[in-house]
Amino acid sequence: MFQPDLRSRKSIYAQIVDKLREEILSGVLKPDEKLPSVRELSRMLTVNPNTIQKAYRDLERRHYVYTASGLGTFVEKPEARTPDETLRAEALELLRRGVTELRYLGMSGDEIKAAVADLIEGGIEKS
Amino acid sequence: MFQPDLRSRKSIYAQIVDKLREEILSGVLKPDEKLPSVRELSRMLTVNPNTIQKAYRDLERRHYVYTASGLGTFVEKPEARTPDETLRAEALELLRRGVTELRYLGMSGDEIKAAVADLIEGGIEKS
Amino acid sequence: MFQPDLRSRKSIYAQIVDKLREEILSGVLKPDEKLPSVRELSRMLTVNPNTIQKAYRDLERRHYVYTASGLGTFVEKPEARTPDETLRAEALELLRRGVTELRYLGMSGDEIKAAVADLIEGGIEKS
Amino acid sequence: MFQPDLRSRKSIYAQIVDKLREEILSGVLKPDEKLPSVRELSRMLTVNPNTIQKAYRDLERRHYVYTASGLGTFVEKPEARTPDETLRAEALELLRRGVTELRYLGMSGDEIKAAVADLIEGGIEKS
DNA sequence: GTGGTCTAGACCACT
DNA sequence: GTGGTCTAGACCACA
Repeated sequence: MFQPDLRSRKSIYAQIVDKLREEILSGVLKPDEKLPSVRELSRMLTVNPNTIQKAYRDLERRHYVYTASGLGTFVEKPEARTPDETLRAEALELLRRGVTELRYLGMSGDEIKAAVADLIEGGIEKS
Repeated sequence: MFQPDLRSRKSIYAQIVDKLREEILSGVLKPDEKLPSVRELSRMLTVNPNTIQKAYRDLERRHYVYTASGLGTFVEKPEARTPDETLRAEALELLRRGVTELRYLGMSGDEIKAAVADLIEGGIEKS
Repeated sequence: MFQPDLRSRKSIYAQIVDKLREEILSGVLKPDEKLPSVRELSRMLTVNPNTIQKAYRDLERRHYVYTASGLGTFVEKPEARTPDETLRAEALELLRRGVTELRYLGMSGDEIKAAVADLIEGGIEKS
Repeated sequence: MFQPDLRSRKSIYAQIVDKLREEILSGVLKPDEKLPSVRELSRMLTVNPNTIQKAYRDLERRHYVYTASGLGTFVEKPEARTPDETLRAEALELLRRGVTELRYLGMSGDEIKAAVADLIEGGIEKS
């Protein structure tokens, strides 16, 4: 069961967005599947409804989900999703910062490559 | 001439931290070289001294610079970096987030490895 | 009611850090308990909010509290403390300085050991 | 050869005071022995003469040394030294803070005692 | 001159 | 409401 981390510097709504995005992209949530209602998810995560609302709106804006008034929020079809070049650039930036930091901390190029290989082979744990 | 972007979502002090970090890692700023004083850089960037100080303190925490009160702020010698598990964990976390993000955006493990290899080879030869 | 001493050589934020540290260690403040908000404590102590925030940030760095932006600042759970070599080294350094100082002031090894034993037994039973 | 640590949060003059105080108390410097002149020590430590001056003045104020105008600065006789109850209290405070920090970091009372014993038996290295 | 601390405000994003 | 960031001052100890 997913629980947003209050200690994280990432805002709660962003954590929820990322979590749902992952589940959609990885196929855990299928197209046209219904997401929990705002209130429901609010209770499940013990998070303010406004925060859930904001997360859903963000996902809608990026075409990961669509909202049918009075019915709920549903997973969008993959075709509708915007390519999100921004996200890719941001992810590469994370990678770049991580690599330079580790080099600065004295880790060799090979060690870093090994660490990355571990991350890739180990699959994706923890969101 | 570097100028922080006030419109950026990245905070000014973070921009300054990143800029100086790059210059230290790339060798533009050499060990024991004096950084501009807080007030001086404040004038150069037309940014409040407190903001500069915040940036310097952050760099100090990560052992990029050291501070001699009354004398100035200086680039730390690479040898002086003690292995710092906290910082290593932070850097690995960046890597982890970048890798999982890229995977979810559809990049293959091999493509990610290649990207990392690029960063390592193309990047800073000797930190 | 705690009031920072403006005349003290110890800075205000350091006094606040020490005061809150004592209360957390002694159990007056319990894990996950909410600390006063920055503004609230600022009013209570008639101290500038920035000064309070500086204190809170210092406590956060040492894992005494955690911060949930928009929610408040909370006492960290003891279990959440990851072993932090940097902090351990800092604490051992305090010990070392105290011991050498006392030796030079003429205190014998056994007297110092007794003083430490007192601190341990008399002090906080369970952190 | 003693070298003040610019990275230290302790001011340079205070480091010099402490070093000389140690050497006087431990008998490395004997009563009536001449200390290096301000200029000489300034060159030896590559430190601003004003800083040395300030250190000597501080030692004089506390009767660790005396100044003979035109002749130099000399080690005071032990009887003249003030008992310095303040210093003892400060040292005990360092001990107290170190112990509470280490307890908070999860070290047991016995481990702390062992660490202190090590410090005592190991003699005094590093100022 | 240098950094360190502090006050008195302000605006922002998030809950 | 919350914390996070920033500006525009000020005073201090230290080199």
